[in-house]
Amino acid sequence: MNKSELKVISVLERVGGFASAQQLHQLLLRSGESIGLTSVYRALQSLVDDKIVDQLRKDDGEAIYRLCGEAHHHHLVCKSCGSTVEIEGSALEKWAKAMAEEHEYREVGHLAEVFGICPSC
Amino acid sequence: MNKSELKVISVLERVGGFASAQQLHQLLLRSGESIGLTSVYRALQSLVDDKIVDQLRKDDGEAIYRLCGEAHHHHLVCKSCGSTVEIEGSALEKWAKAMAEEHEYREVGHLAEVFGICPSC
DNA sequence: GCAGAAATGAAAATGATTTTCATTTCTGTG
DNA sequence: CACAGAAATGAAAATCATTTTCATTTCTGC
Ligand SMILES: [Zn+2]
Ligand SMILES: [Zn+2]
Ligand SMILES: [Zn+2]
Ligand SMILES: [Zn+2]
Repeated sequence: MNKSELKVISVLERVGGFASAQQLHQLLLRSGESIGLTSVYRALQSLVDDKIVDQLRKDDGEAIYRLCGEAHHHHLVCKSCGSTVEIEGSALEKWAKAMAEEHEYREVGHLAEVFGICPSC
Repeated sequence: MNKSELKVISVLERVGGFASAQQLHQLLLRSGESIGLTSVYRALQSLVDDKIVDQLRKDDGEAIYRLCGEAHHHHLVCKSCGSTVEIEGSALEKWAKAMAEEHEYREVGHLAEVFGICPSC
């Protein structure tokens, strides 16, 4: 666990959810840390390998990361203003688990997001 | 539906599963078609917009495409080999609808994908 | 202190995808 | 057919996240 990895973990803790490598780098710089983008990528890759960080892909192909420890949850996102609400996901969790078991998949994870227009928009 | 889109659909039919834009372009060239890579990307994007083609991302971020017979559905994706299975989504649909109603969101849609390691990997 | 190993980051390279733009093909109208 | 405007095409350039290279700095054990 080197300096870069510690810095990346601390910013991921601060973020408390998913963020891209570029976002994390910007956040580190803004908070006064001195670190190169290369080191952010290297640290993230190493943390993913060690299963300390989860990596997945947005629809546009960019990788996003979060601490594995983060409480897992889902969002209701407004397509118009971008505001988000955290939503209750037990039914979804059950569904994802059932689907994975039915097809005998291991090391299962999932991604789910609900989009719409919020009442105030 | 222009020439490029027809060519791309025909090669997707031939492939019968997922393939990347670059692979599809190569296949088209090898089978004697004359088409530019740009047109393959354009056709795929348009077919995805029209929901004629499914797009998803490999772990390395590359987009892969396939003909999408059915209307709306979800996938179980292998993180290792990229193979996918279509899964039954009624529980998920119900959940998404309930969450949206609870928060009074309109024009609701959702994204959901389950990923893991398939039995043969 | 000192040699070798590990870490760092700037700059260059990579590779998929998108954009630009000049050219070609299509389509409708007279 | 002719001919103008619209749509389609694709080569080349641009974009952009990510990876690689490589020279420099920092760390570690002796
Ligand atoms: Zn809103
Ligand atoms: Zn979940
Ligand atoms: Zn597999
Ligand atoms: Zn659904």
